[in-house]
Amino acid sequence: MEWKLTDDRPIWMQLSEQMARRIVAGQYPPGSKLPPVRELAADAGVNPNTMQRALAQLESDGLAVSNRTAGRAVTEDAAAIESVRRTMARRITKEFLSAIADLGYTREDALALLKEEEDTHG
Amino acid sequence: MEWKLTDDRPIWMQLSEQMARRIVAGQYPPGSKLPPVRELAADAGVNPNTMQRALAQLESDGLAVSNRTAGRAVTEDAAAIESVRRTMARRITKEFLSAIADLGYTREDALALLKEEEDTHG
DNA sequence: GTTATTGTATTAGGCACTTAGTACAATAAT
DNA sequence: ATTATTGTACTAAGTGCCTAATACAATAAC
Repeated sequence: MEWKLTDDRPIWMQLSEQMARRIVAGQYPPGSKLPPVRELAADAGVNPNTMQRALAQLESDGLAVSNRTAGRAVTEDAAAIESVRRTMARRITKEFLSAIADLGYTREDALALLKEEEDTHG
Repeated sequence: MEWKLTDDRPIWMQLSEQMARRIVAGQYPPGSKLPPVRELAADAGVNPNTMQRALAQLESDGLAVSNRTAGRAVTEDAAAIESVRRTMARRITKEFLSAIADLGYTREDALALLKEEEDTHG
């Protein structure tokens, strides 16, 4: 998954969320070392300060730990990662159902929309 | 639907989206008159300038028209409204599927999440 | 032991968003 | 005809985000 950044939300928040997705999706396994701040920043095309803030948030969420000069690593607590993954999935699902309902669609409509989208894009 | 505002995105953008949802959901029927800017602003608890910007966006989207001193009204083009509704629904659905996939879930998982959420919250 | 790397902190500046306050022209309401 | 309403425009100030540039301490790498 490449970096997807929009200008309608703070970049550091988007970076933090996308790093979180990479971690819970297994791209960065539990205990594995994360790339240096400067490298991640260059890869995402943002200022190191911005990536620094994103990673700080990642630590607040319990997904990463900082070892100062030894770099940053994903937490070794696999259960915590899985917990975050489920929480994120539930939140996304809830928001989807809420958004669809706000448009005046029923749950049958929601399922139909899902099927249509899956049929369209493989 | 009450106003749901967060501080991680421009308020005028959220206001515009929520007004759009109300229109496509039928809360403000085609051709009906919209409340004055100042009233909407007071109801949402924001500055009139901010609501003004949101409504200007709504006009750019073709969902509302301004009649100067006669106030603002929803477009009478019901087909245009329905088109926006479908477009919004498709975008929301696509983003849901993409977000779920980013977390490493399959489509069967997605359906299971939906069922679980529906069972939980009515 | 020396050097390079890493996380972190600091300062400064530009920019967009939001609020507050004010004002104006056109027209609906009386 | 007078008044109130409505959309719109403008300026000023405060705030947060982002970038840029720099610096430092600790430690890994050599």
